[in-house]
Amino acid sequence: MSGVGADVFAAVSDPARRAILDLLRDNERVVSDLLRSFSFSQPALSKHLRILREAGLVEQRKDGRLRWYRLNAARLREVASWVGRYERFWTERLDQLGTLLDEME
Amino acid sequence: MSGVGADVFAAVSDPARRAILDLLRDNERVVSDLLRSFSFSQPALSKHLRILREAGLVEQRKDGRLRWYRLNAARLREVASWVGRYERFWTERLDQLGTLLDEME
DNA sequence: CCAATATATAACCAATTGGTTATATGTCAA
DNA sequence: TTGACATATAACCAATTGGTTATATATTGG
Repeated sequence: MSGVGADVFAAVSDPARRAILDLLRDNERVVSDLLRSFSFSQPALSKHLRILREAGLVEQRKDGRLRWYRLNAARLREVASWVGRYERFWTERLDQLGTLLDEME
Repeated sequence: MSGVGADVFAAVSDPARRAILDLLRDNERVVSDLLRSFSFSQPALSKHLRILREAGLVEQRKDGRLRWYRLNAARLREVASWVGRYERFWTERLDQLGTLLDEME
């Protein structure tokens, strides 16, 4: 099952997978490089990468025996847009704080 | 002490729980009212509510035999701020640039 | 060709998840 | 006081999760 699909929210619910995405935020990386950041085994990392791939959050590029992974941030928009509908709850509260501070002067 | 702690990402990874939060976005609601929106049983809903409570995402108010649930959106800032660090990928349209460069190969 | 390297997959396991039904607890109304 | 209602918890179950070790598959260098 490649391409679009599997649940993005489930994919990012695991802290190791969020850490992987964070590592890929600025650079492509090969698996063995990513692995150095974790204490679990190489197969465990491969399983996380597969889940991220199936959620469309990362993409793979083959180069010899290396696999370069890179972020596909587009799929995170689903998360951003869901949580974005709640943003007013803290921005409003900050506005209220601002108003309160104004009134106190 | 409000049991702050339990993983917010895990709590919102379930679509039913996101739907509950969405229902609470504008109004407080009692359990039996929430229940009308779902096809699973009342105990299943109570379990979801407990998980949301333990993640600090909702709060409970007792009123006779009713339990009013209300959103505590503050805990969603953890999600918002994590995903916010990826926002530049679509606001700056770097993803389109990447796609364009790929197509030019 | 062969051994080493990089990564993925298979097979397995314990813990967790999300549902169920049955029951407990607390409150209200008659 | 009793019975219905609102909600939570208990006990149970199958499916999924996240890890493990062992193995498979490609690729490269000597």
